[in-house]
Amino acid sequence: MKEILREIGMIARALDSISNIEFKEYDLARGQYLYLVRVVENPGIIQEKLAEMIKVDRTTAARAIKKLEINGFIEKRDDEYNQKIKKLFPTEKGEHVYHYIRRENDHSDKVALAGLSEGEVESLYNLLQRVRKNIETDWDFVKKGNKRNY
Amino acid sequence: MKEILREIGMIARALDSISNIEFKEYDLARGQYLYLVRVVENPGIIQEKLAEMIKVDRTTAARAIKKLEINGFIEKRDDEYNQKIKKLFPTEKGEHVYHYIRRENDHSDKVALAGLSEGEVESLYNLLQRVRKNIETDWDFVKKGNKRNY
DNA sequence: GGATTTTTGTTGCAAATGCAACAAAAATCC
DNA sequence: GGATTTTTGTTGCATTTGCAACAAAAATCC
Repeated sequence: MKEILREIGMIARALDSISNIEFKEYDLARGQYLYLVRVVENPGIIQEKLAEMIKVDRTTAARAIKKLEINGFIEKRDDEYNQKIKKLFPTEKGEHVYHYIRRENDHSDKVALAGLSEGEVESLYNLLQRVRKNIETDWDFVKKGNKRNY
Repeated sequence: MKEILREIGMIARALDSISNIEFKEYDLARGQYLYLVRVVENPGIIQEKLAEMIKVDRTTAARAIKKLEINGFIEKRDDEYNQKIKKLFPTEKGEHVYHYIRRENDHSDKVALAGLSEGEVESLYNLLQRVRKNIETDWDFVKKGNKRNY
């Protein structure tokens, strides 16, 4: 029994913790950088999809996004055809901060992957994507109120 | 720029989310399974080390542990020589629930690693350990109030 | 061996998180 | 085309989370 999932948890918490501390400088509350980067990279995305993408509860996403809007990092726009959805776009301020987030993330990337060859990085990315796809099926299933059998 | 760290974040949040939902059945609050498994596997550990191991804030660990104690999953014992520390041990109830947690974790492991060969699993574990060691240095550094330069 | 620093633990806040429950628009069914 | 289900969004509430600030024991320094 390899403790692969435990390693993933440790890495994720450590990185998230570092980012949250470092982004206070830009007045981003805990977790908000996750949403902002995705809105910048996927302009027009709706919050429901954002929550799925990040793997976070819908209501948590809703509130994080509301706060990002209040603080002027993103804006919500009505869709022309669909009255129900609200499309999300970064403001100039959001775009600006995005670059600092990327810079930080790139640095963490370098630190995290230090000592790995290009081939190893490639291989790690490939493996992780497969793991992620595997697990997101269960996440959807469980989040919708279903019960896994094991 | 491979989005390796993003994949790790998604996987970790998805898994954590699933576990938290599934462990409500055993009256474990959000996050508590993390502490309990480590106390069972490292009896006598102190909360400071536990926080480092899990990569979580010291005060968060303190409260999670307090709650685990109140709910009878673990107990704190004074050390014979060191008056400052409190060693943590599982109760019978804690040991009991531990097996259910392991069962769930093993299942998630299987799901997550489906389609990966033994060699790939081995390789993934090896790579992740290296990444984790790389990043925990920075985590310690930043958590102690230091500022990274990049 | 006394002063200083580090380790370990705690509590007070403020905030994020997520479940339950609701509402309304859109999509699907027959 | 009307009924039913799914999608998308929101709010109330209880809980976890983490930073700041403190306290006391232990370890280190000179």
